[in-house]
Amino acid sequence: MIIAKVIVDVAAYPVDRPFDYAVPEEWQVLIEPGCRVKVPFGPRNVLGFVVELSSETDVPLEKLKPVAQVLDIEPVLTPEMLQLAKWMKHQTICYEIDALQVMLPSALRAKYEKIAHMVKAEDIPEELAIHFNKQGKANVKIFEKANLLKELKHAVQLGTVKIENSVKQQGKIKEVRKVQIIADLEQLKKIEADITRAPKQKALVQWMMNYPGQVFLPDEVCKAANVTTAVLQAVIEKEAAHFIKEEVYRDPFSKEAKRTTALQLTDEQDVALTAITHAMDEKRPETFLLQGVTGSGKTEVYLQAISHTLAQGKEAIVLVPEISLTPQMNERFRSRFGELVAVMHSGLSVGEKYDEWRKVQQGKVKVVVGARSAIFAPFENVGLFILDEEHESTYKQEESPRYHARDVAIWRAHYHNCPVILGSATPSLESFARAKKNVYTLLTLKQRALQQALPTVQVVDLREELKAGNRSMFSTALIASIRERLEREEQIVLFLNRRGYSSFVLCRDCGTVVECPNCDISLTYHRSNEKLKCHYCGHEEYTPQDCPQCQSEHIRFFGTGTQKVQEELYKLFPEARVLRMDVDTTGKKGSHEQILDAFGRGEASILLGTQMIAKGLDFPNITLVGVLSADTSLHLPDYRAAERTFQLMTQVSGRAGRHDKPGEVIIQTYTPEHYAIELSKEQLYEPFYEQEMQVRHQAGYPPYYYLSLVQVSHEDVMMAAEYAGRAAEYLRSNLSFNVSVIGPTTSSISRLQNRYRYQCLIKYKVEPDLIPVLLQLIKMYRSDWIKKGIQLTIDLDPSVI
DNA sequence: AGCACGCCGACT
DNA sequence: GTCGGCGTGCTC
Repeated sequence: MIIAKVIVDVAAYPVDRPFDYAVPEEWQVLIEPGCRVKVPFGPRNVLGFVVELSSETDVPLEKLKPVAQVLDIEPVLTPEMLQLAKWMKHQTICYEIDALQVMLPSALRAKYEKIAHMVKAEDIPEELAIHFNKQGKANVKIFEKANLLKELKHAVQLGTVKIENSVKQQGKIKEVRKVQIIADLEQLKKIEADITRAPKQKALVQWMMNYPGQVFLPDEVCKAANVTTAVLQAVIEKEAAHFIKEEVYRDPFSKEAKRTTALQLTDEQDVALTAITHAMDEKRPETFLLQGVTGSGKTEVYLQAISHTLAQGKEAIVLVPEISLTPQMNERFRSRFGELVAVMHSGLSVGEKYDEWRKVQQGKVKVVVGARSAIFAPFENVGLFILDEEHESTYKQEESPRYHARDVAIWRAHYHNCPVILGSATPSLESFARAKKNVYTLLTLKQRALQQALPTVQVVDLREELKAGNRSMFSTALIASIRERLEREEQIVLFLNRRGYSSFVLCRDCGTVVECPNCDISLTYHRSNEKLKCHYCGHEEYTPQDCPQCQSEHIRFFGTGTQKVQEELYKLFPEARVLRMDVDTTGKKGSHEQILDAFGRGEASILLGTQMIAKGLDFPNITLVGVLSADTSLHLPDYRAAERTFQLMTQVSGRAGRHDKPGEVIIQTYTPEHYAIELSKEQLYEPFYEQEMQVRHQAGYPPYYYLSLVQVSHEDVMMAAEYAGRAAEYLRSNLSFNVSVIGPTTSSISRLQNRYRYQCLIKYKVEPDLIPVLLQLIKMYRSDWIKKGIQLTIDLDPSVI
């Protein structure tokens, strides 16, 4: 007997293990590990993944149920993916089913429906009967809407209606109808000879005789043979040809990319490329950290490394942070590798994502360029993994499974014995520290590829501006520079560095930001009770009326919107055309591209935006970049605030003067002396690294310590607080004494979807018992707390606290 | 997570 | 007397 071990599509603790099913004879040829199956589970049918086939089972035969259906002709998950899912389950403490689901396009997820079937149509009351279709079926939802659920239940009890739990796949394979001419030429001749009174049909068959066995679109046939569809229809009825259905892919690319060839590498690029290709040739799963200043040509190194991989007959996976934001990057890959590239990002429709995924699965493409989840592209012979802008926090998924794409890349690289490239102008401290310890191999690009000078960066002290009586958000220097560019018809990018909901309190005279006395982290202003809170230790105080440092009254909380900036711009430069790019203007699909394209065509002289314009922009005419307030990201309640600011400033500066025209950058700030701003002026990464490492060391943060975050939520504040307290207590008494457990404190979003949220932060260097203790905590939660409405999540190595 | 089974209050 | 409230327990 063949037994299938199945992980069912139910995310719950007691069922997070394989269940055994008998495989009926009819499915035995089809079933394979990695296939999706429909199985009876309790009183319903659910989707599941076959993780193993076996001939044995411990389940008593009377309990064993049969697999209802195998849903895939080919497995949708490779053995590698099944193994990876188990690793992810332990690594991130998630349900195995979540790990499996995240690897597949959502089109392959199950759609559960309840379908009512008529059994005795004549005995069904009129009000119910009208909702059934010709086949005697109806979705139960319809009855729900019509408030007929009671009546339906009654009919079920009487046996006049039956309810079936149906499991369907969401995505459809797109098909087109084509005409296939029969292969038998003799038969064609015979048909041709038999036609006597229909000259058009005769002509068509004569045309067909030139192409026996070939496939055409109906339109092509009609045009080529100069006949109407009616004639074609008639000929098909005479069986000279037949209709077939053919799978097609929805094409997310609107235009063909112009082909380019490899560029001449600089010496530095060549050294980097050689190191990478050596690792490939020797099949070493080595991780490279490619650190290169903005404009140093990291992408060209990627492209040539990929060419090397392709030459070896292997595939490459390239991750970029949210690709839809960088159509230019997308274009670079397609122009080099053409049809061999698939893209995977959130801007595609469910169907498009599914099609791109199938191109990978069927081996139609060799390169995938995509956002985080593209790391699961089901290639079977990968030769290279690339994470561009490796420091980006979007590589960490914020819901279950809370995986980091970098970790998955490294795991897969070991599976395939191939290298990983982590690329960035400003690597995360974690990665750079690993490179220093030789865990990763450091490759550096210090020079810009086209030998352009780095843009000149001017830091404007907004405190001075205020003293001089300038209360607007534009300094005199910035206004002058903008005017200059407008006159020269060059382009300007203005960057409003605003993020999240939290705002901090800042003195506009001395630049002091109110910080927590215990944590060296800025306090967050809470409008509801006019208090300042620390999200790390729970410290709380009233918002001061004047600056604690200089007693100035010019102290207030910060936060400016792009819309306001745009209005100000119009007042100052009525003639300038301004394009705004933020969440409000990029809601619709493809609007990013539209805005960027318009800017690229020179339809506006100023591009104003938030984070999203920081990367990928590469237009020759941009000669001025202005940062309106560097402070906004500097004083976020996050231990990475300085790192993020340095990264952002460096990246933004990199937008100016990438081509032959020299670039200028103006950074406005109330704290020009801060090292993150100081050092970003000349992209001095290593000095920044050294200084920030000291700060982290003193404060006990990564990369010196590891972090784990336990979050507890409940609809009731008291409950959330109490159980967060219990969790903290449990952790403190079970983890070793040199592990610090901070909290419980309120989360930075203290109420989310009507649930109050508390959290405990665990800081540790080595703690072999961490996972077992956390699992024990989860067990307590799952067996007891969950019934009281508590929700508990654990994030190992959180990216946002 | 769902869904059924099962045991106690307000109704035709 | 029944309908239906949601507590408990299981799912190969």
